Amino acid sequence: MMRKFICTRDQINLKCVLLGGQCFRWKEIAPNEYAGVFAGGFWTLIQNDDHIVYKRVPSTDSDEESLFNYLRMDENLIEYYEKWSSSDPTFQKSAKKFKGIRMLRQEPVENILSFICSSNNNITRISSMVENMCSLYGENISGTPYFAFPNIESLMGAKVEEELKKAKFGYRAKFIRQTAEKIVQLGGNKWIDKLKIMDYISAKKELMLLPGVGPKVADCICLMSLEHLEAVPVDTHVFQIACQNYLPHLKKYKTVTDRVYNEIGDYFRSLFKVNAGWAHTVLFLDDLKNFKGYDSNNDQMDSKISSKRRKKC
DNA sequence: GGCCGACCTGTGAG
DNA sequence: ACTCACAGGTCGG
Repeated sequence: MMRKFICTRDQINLKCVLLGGQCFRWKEIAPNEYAGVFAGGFWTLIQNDDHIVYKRVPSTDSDEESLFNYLRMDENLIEYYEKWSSSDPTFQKSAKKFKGIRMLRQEPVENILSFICSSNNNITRISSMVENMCSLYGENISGTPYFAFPNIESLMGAKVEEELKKAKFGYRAKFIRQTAEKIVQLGGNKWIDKLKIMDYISAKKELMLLPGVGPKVADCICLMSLEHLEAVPVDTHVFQIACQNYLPHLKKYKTVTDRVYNEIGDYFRSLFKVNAGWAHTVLFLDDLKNFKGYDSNNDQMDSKISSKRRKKC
């Protein structure tokens, strides 16, 4: 059953939020229409100028609550944008093009395993790997051909590693297996719940006990599924952004060392004061190749990109 | 403690 | 056609 809620594009921009590299399970199935899986259900979302239509299969009484929680609609985005804009002209510029950017409130296990796949990889391939993992080990969502994200227990054992290698996971196959086993060993969901309560630095340190989880992936997890919104993942994009706009003396570094990593994160935290990682996501989008030329005000790529797209079809 | 090369795979640029 | 670099990095030496 389709339902809707009132919401403008400035309040949330589904395209950027769902396809911008936070989560890898959403697809644009038609203009302004998105399909994906979370919380064990298959969801369809349609964005209109003044409302969003949604549907979950199978449907339950708490669908709207579940969706609001996932989209983090409980937080005042406009207020944050004003705060971040007033402390940084560079943000202000990006924010004009990328309105309605929210941090999804994701499920930790999916977040952890998806971002283990993200290392030295591109969004397209990460998405297909995650999709493969779900169809191999996830539970079928009844009434659909889609699969929920697998339980951590189903990803344990040598066989999994072998199968994932066969599914082209490369060196990440071992990390997935080892991390699944490590999470169970550390206490499973109880351990994950503790990570949400403890402070950001401690949670990050704990996460880095997992094979395949370094400082960057740990920050992604802190930011996207553990409510530590001050975590700033510093990847190649953010390093470039920092060199160009904020910390030019870092240009001489070829790679991001631990010290440089922390300097950039600390800089963003002191600049934005609150939810630095959320603010950073707006800057990140502005640097993403897939969103080059994007402007949420007209919701279209520029002519250069569109002509390229036409060629492909 | 910091730096460096290797690492699975796929794709686009040259 | 054929390298080659690079993609939301991490690990071991």
